[in-house]
Amino acid sequence: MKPVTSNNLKRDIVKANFSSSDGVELRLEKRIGKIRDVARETGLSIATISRVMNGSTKVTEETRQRVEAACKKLNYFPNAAARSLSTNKTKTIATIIPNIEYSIYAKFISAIEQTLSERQYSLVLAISNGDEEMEVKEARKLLGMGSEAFILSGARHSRELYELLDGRNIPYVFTSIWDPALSTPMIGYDNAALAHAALTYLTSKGHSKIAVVHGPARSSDRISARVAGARKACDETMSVSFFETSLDATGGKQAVQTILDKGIDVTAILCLSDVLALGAYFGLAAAGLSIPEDMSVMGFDNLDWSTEIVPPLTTTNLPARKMGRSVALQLMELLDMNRALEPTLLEGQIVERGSVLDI
Amino acid sequence: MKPVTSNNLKRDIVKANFSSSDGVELRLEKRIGKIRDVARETGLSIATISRVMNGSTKVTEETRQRVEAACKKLNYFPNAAARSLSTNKTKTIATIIPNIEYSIYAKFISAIEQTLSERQYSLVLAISNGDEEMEVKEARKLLGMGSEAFILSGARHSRELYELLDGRNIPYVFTSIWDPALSTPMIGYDNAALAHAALTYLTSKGHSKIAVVHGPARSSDRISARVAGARKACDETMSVSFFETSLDATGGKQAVQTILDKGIDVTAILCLSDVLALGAYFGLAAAGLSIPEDMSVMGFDNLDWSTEIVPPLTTTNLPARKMGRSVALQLMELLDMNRALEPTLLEGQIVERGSVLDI
DNA sequence: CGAAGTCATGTAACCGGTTTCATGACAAAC
DNA sequence: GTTTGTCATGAAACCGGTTACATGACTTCG
Repeated sequence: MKPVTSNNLKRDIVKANFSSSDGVELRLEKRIGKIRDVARETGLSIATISRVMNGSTKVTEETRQRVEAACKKLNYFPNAAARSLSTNKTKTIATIIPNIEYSIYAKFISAIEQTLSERQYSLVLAISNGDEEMEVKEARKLLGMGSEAFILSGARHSRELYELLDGRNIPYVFTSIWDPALSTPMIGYDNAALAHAALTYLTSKGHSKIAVVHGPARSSDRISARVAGARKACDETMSVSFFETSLDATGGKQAVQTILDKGIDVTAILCLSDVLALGAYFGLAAAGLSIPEDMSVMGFDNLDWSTEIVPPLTTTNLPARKMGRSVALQLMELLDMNRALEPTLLEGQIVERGSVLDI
Repeated sequence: MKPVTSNNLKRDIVKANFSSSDGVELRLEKRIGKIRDVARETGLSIATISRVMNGSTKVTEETRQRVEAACKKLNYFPNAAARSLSTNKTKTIATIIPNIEYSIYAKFISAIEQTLSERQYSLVLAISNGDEEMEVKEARKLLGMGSEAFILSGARHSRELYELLDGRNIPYVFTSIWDPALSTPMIGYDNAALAHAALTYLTSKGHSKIAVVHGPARSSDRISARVAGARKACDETMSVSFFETSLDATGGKQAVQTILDKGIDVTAILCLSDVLALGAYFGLAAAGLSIPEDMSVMGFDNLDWSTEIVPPLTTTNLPARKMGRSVALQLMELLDMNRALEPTLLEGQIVERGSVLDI
């Protein structure tokens, strides 16, 4: 009545094709050791093998060695899916970022990955391009592959994403922002306050006619918070104008050209991202203007090259690495020991260098 | 005799802790729908539910809708581990890169991720810091979580890594390089040929006294290939000196300072990475020298800002995005349809802009 | 010397899906 | 009116681990 198929071998055989220049060379099938094989080889039960693989103490040293030898001999490696089906853990954390090419995100990601690795966690990465719909699609995919927690950028996300995550009870954290009004755990810095401080710094240096250059505010709450912060730092004695442009060197350069072409009277340009400042340097160089004599420039991010550029860029340091490390650590603690996430406000600071003139 | 534990509910309950500022707010347990629940809800068998979830055609339209409604109602989502245990597929591809902060890798990774996403594959990322031991450790972790294929940078890896991958019959690809002598599948560009072309280009512009600035050659075969290629382009009529430095703007700047301090007589500096060229611009600016009148500079990578810098940087375009897309595509074809990997040599090209003087 | 305790190991239930094969209803063909 | 075929659905084996509980050997102690 019950057809005992049990044609195990078929399943055990793995084939893969590799090719050389033109021909196709077939790797011969190779059986991958399973826990049963190790059990058979050693004459022990699979439970004991499992104990050895998981470092349980309830195993004789002699047994452990016998098992380890057999594992090596059979090339055994526990199957991830089986293990996580049993334990209900995947040790996988998902991160969705809008863009990886802005180097500030690269730093962040790099810190996350390295921290996760310390405890054998893996990072799955998705890029949303700042598009909410795309973000949900990616999240669905990442959930589908078993991500246990999500690291999100900013606090502006589609309702669908929250439903997805909340519905499955997946913990998530907002990063790169700080908003005490929100109840979702956050680990980041206060864009508004830092931008406010930057503008105030320029004021303290005697600048009152300032251009603020920033990336697309609609696409990101981090940018819009910076803009809002800078706006708040303005008073009626100052004349501050805002320029929205693309978030790259080209954008920064174009903004400067616009400012110059329109003859807007400013003594300083506050770029709300370092790449924009880089572009601004280029734009000013193209116009034959020198920094800071003819125009002061201030950045935001503190990217690596900002010390080296001539003149060295005065900017605001953002704790991207620290943030990555902190999110990763906290999420692992939550997953492993059920320790609550602690909203963390990281500090940024103005780094005074040579691109702002004291007038 | 057999204790029927079957305390399913315990396992079904998921708890997660979130916290607000100081208190600990416990999310109430929430049962996550399983395929059995959907079966019960609809009165169908789990097999049918599975068919619906996988888009099998052998289901009545009416049944499909009933199931879909139930899924929504129960918030059902197939369990990744269970599925991959059955199908022996994880739809996960691992990439190990030495560093993500060099923006050329960021481009590459970004292309990989976006391409994988098109077919619901996920990218797990690890960073080796150019360290072979670290790389093996990361690979072990990535394997342990079920990666089905590996994307590696360059061709220089530890024997242990190969044993690991070959032993489990996991396909892998070398990227960012091209070496016809190797039999491992490769998708990349010919660093040596491109560097050769770059130096030849400078020669064609009348330069015979040239400084070549490059990153740590020992740590990367991509860099050493470039150096070798540049070396090969030298002949006895020329005087070419090589400078090894750190792979960042600081390194480029320092190299220029060394060249200037030592009074080395060159008319052009070939930087084998654009970040180095950026540093070189800074170094020359600091010394009050102008490009290209006092010194020609050539880069390698064609990063975004290279069009905007003043003067625009003459460099070699590297097909990082195309490479990422191609690897991702080929690996998915291999995994899904067993289509053989096709070693692919992508073309780079010299981009003439304004940083090299024709003398 | 027997009872109780300790400890390494084994047995088997269980995780949540996929998939093969069986089944039975209904349609088409003869 | 059988026979044959088609097709949606169901039953159950299976994927490869983990782990609660059982077991039995060996200590320890009164």
